[in-house]
Amino acid sequence: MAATIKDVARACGVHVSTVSRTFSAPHLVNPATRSRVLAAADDLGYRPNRAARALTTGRTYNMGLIVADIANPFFPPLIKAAQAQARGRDYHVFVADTDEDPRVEEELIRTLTKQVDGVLLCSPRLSNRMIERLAEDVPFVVVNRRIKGMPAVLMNVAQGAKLALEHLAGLGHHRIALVSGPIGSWTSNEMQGVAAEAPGLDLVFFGPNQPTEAGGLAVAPDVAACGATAVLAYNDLVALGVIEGLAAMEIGVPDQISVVGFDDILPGRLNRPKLTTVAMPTVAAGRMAVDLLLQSGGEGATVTLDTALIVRESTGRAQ
Amino acid sequence: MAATIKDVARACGVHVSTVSRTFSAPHLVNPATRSRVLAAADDLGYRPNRAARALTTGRTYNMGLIVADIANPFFPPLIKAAQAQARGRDYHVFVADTDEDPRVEEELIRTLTKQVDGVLLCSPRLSNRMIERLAEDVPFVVVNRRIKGMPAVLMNVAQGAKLALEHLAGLGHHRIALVSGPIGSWTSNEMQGVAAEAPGLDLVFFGPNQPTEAGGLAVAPDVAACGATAVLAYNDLVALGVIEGLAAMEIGVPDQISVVGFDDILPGRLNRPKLTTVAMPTVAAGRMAVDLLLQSGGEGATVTLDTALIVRESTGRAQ
DNA sequence: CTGAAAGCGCTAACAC
DNA sequence: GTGTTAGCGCTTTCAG
Repeated sequence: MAATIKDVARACGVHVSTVSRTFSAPHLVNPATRSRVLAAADDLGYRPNRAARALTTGRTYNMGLIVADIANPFFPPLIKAAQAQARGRDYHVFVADTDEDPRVEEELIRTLTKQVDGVLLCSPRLSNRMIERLAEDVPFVVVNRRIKGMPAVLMNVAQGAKLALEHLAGLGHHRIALVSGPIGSWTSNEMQGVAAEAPGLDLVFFGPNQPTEAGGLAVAPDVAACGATAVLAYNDLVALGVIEGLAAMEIGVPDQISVVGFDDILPGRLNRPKLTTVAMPTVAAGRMAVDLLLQSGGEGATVTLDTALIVRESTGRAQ
Repeated sequence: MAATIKDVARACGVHVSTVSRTFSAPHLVNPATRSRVLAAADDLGYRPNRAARALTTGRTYNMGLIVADIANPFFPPLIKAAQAQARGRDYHVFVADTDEDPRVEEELIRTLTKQVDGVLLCSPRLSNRMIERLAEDVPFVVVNRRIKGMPAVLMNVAQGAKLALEHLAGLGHHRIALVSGPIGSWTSNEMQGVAAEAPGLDLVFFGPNQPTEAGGLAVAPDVAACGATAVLAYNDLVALGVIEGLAAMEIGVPDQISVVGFDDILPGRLNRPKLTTVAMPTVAAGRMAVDLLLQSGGEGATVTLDTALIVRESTGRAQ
């Protein structure tokens, strides 16, 4: 059914190698024959078989994209952007979800290795050592993780946290609750770094917490009890949970307590009050990760992308 | 670097075909040699090259999954489920986003064709004729679309709409606004079918609308003006937009007007009031689509999945 | 500029 | 039970 290079060769009376050249090195073939070949190919609906081609060239024109959880609203924009960028470079992308399980992640990478030219690892759960080991067999680009000598796309969480804190301070808030996420996560670490050197603010730390709405809901009472007039949450989901928990206690946002999230996911934009948040550059990160992977020379290049504070309705002047 | 079948063969002094058999037909090889081969393979970190294998067997163990918009919250759960199911069947999945553009969709399918054993088309934008044409080269399963003789996974929107209408009627609502989506969409058509034979309800139709929050926001004034006490929206995004538009006019939900959405996406669950909605079986659909594709015999099998009404806080008794 | 031949990694008859 | 041979679809020397 699907036409092969042979069919095309036969159809226009040339050798297969000429057909091959027409597609992979057009300048090496006589314009006249070239157009005959092209015509025949078009006529038969011929497309080179990329997998077969990869066998000899070593380039698959495929890449892997591994994320912890596709359904986490943080990832879809990144996946979409990466996939679009890849398509623009004539690449296809295998998308896989690890269910946050390191073993699944490892196995996935192993089975993908031969089939791709590289893998994008987003917020990987694997140990650095394991990643370095796997990297011997296939190039990686890691997102939101720093591994010596490995290309990485980082989001400037520290800068975002600083922006958020300044915004809050500017509104007259002094005592601010810092609602962190899971232990050891990139974002949590960065946030704490900033907190440590906060400009004369009174920061109250809460954590670790689940990085979900439930996590936020659960700490809301403690947050309310600690006397803070504002909270900076690990991510938007947590922020939304905090707001809901506060509402259950009849504490208004932003009238009584201001809340800032991280990520800028869709639910935050639809919420009422609309969430003030530090927008993560997920779209840029997806694009950049693809570019980093493709510019093979990029030995360990690290790109840090800026975040941006988006002020909406969940923050207001301190009472 | 990555070990090939030859390396393994050499390492344990057997012919490559024996190594090959050890992996693809273990029962045909002597247990003793088999374990020697396995040991050597394990030692070298050998994994069969799936692309090379596909060249002779014709099975790639890859599939394509094409959606209109990865970032639309309707799709991620489906993508996640499909990908997980595929992994369980030892398949990898190429995920691609068409940006709602039929031409991109067509080109994507064409370049994917040779590389996959089949393609899952979710809410495709292509014409039936084009899909049928492309299906000559690669098996398809379509989701939320009916094409004669083609395996399909359908979501029972009509049943869901009926459930929602009954729920509303039970709460004393008679005049109900039907806020539809784009013309010709599967869901819109199904909803209208049900509306046509509504059990003595006074249905007011609004449409077409953009299937987004903005779409809902835009019709909110008309909905308010028509005197309806309840609205059934095309999807959750539209429903959320309607609620927001109503709020801007100081019309409370559910106190003054009840709102029901479709899909059960995350933002609806986080909203206040939490959205009453018809849950679409996206997870089941993703799984089922994969199964349908793999049980090759499945000539045109069509599976219809039930929806479920989830009553939350955006509906209440009619005033 | 084009054809011939070898080979990528693997499987699949077919012998022995 | 295992080796031999041919070949999947394509690229890439190497001749001519």
